[in-house]
Amino acid sequence: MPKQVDHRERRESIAHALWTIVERQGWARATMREVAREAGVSLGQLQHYFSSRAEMLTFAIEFAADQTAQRVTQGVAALDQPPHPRNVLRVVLVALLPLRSDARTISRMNAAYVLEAMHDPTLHQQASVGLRNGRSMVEHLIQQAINHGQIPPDRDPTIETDLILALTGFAPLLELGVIKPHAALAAIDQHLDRLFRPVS
Amino acid sequence: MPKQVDHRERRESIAHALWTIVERQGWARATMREVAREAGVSLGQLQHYFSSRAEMLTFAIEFAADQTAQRVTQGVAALDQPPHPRNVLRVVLVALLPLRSDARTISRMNAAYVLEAMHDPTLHQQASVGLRNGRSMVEHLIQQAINHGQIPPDRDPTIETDLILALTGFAPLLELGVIKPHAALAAIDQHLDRLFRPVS
DNA sequence: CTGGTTTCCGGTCACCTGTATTATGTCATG
DNA sequence: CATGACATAATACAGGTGACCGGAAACCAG
Repeated sequence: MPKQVDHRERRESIAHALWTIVERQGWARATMREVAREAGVSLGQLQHYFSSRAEMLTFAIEFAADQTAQRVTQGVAALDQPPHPRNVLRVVLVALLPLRSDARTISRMNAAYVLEAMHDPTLHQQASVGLRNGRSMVEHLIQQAINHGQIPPDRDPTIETDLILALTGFAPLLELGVIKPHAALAAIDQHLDRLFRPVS
Repeated sequence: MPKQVDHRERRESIAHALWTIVERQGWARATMREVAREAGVSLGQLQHYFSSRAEMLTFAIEFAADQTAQRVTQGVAALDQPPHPRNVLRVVLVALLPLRSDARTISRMNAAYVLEAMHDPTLHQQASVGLRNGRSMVEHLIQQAINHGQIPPDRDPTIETDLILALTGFAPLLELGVIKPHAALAAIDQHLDRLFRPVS
């Protein structure tokens, strides 16, 4: 064996550099050379770890999804146990929206990814599956809350799930400074309060 | 004067071609040559009407915004007079979401535009102003509905405005087929019903 | 007809892209 | 030591990009 190098770690390091580029300059500027420069490696070295640009992007996306999931897990773990579903949903939304710098990076990655996926059949299916999984988790959470009497039973779980997911629409508004983080949080809390406290 | 050519009309025709490219192949593929081919003109001719790519994109965006505003106006005109604010908001949301093919084209334009605006200071301000204007119109509408007793007075107009705007978050979900148009419409109607019919 | 203006076209330029190729360095093992 | 797998680097290549330019063609006022 040659010089001992942790392949996975290297790829994650490069993915971080990619995220930085995407956040600061946009998806289009995330070229091989630019990422290599940001990561402090040569172009040849980059190609050694990612044999194509598509592979690099795919890895960076999946890695970002992993990080997001991990952040959600940590956030839920910090709640009272067992956590109230209302607060779980809040953690999920906060992790998805660009409210903090780390979340903003990944939010921009996702935005660019979704846009790209609209025109690339492979990415389309990939993104579609990922979002469907996320949606079904939220729906399951809501259905359970209904069964537990935390959400009034006359609420349609499908519609309520979709309304929760729609709150990710705050992302572009936050990015462009149209609304401020506290306003987004206030709206989210208001919506969740109404969902979990029926009689207003 | 030379050959009589309606400058404005030509530019709009080219903008239409640009929309087609963006919808079918994405923002990145909207190159000068590709747009020229789609519009059925030579590259030289394209550059005669748009001296730079940025100028072409800016024009196409503004034109798209105009078209959207026009579509909203038409939709409102088709309502009972005077129109109920609930239905006005519904028209606005339907015009913004990719529910029909023409709206889908412009929705994708907007998505790409917002993404680009995050990293381009000029576009950033431009998009920010546009969105703020749209937001203030919605807020004004809601404030008026509160004053008219159509929305209960204990609702915070700021929060309710933001929640309405968040519904544009359905766009990516629709584009990727995660939810179907009828589900998005059901969720929108549900939300508006709850907003305008306080006691559920 | 005669300028003069506008419209249009083709070609060219420098640049950047992803990818492939080649060469050299590095190191554990047989 | 020699071998061979892996790591790193440098370069080359073919394709596509936006911008630019010179001139041809169309058109109309004088």
